[in-house]
Amino acid sequence: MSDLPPENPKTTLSSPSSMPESSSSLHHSYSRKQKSLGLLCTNFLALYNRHGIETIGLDDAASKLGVERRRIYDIVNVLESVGVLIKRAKNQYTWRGFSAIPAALKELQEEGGAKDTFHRFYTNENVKVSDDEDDEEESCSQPHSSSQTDTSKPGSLPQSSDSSKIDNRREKSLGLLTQNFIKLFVCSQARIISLDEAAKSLLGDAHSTSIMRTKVRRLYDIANVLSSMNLIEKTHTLDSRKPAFKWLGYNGEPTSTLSCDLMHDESKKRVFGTDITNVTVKRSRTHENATEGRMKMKQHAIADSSYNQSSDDAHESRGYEFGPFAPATGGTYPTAHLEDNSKRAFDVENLVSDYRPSYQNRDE
DNA sequence: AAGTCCCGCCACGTG
DNA sequence: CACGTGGCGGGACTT
Repeated sequence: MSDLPPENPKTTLSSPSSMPESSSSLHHSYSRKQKSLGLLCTNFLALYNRHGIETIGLDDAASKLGVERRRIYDIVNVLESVGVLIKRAKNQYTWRGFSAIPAALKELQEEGGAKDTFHRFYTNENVKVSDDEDDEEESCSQPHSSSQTDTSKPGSLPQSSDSSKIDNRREKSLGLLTQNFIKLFVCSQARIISLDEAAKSLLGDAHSTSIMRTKVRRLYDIANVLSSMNLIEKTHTLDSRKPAFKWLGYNGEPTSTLSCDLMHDESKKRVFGTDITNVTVKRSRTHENATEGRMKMKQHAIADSSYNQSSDDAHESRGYEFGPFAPATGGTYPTAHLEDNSKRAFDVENLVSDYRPSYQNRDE
């Protein structure tokens, strides 16, 4: 029994067995990496992080990037958390750019220090940005102090009765979670935090494997996006073997890559438009992918030994992979070198505008 | 086995 | 009610 088709299908809508398996060659492995949120975010940034962009339509993004809208929401929500974007109207966002990050970060830092009432209002961002400049993390009280995210107290009872806030929806939003996650770094000496710790902090004390697991899942999503922006980098705790993330902070816009960047293949980049291979093969258990040749860099072990926060912001791009933002702002699109992918990749202009590759999982 | 995290169902909120 | 949003978590994919 249990003969369920491992692969699912989005196409399942009606005929589970309509897909012609096989196809023999072609379509090798479906690589999960190729569809990661981080990569998608990188592409998203590549597509919109250039002057001239002012408004972003979700549908536009979804189709250009070849993904479902649901995914765009994920990205946009965290991007908005750091000021890169702001929602303007339904289906529409305004691009503010990376330059808006410092202010947003600072604001988060302040809030973190005296967080008592966390009501986020984007009314105006008069962050009183005096020339105070950024002097590392001066002295912020303590890392976390209370968290209100979870309403359920350490008990079995899911909700008491009074807690039922009008909408805790916002409290559990990806955006807020992102801000709180960032506060963890910005408001404490900690520069390396594992997602478990983060989840724990952000959650109050109550744990519940279930709650934790979900929270961590979300954290992964956030971390991926933040990583593609170079705000954080993945590593592992100094002592433990556990993977964790290190705060890099805002070190200039990624666009600084100028025209001659050293990005080589990197074998990443989700194929724009045309792809969405999953529809075709979906994740069939094909093991021989081995797609990834060498995306390993010599960035192994940043050492970091005992964290010296003296030069924490020093590394502003140097040994780290610098290349998520391949698409430089040269003016032309990076369509130039990248036959890495098999298909055309990234033609912003030519992009999918003509046909709609988007996810056609649902339509037949 | 542990760590990641994609995918999309379906609950909400609003028009 | 339809549609835009986006929590949420199963379980597939990676390490």
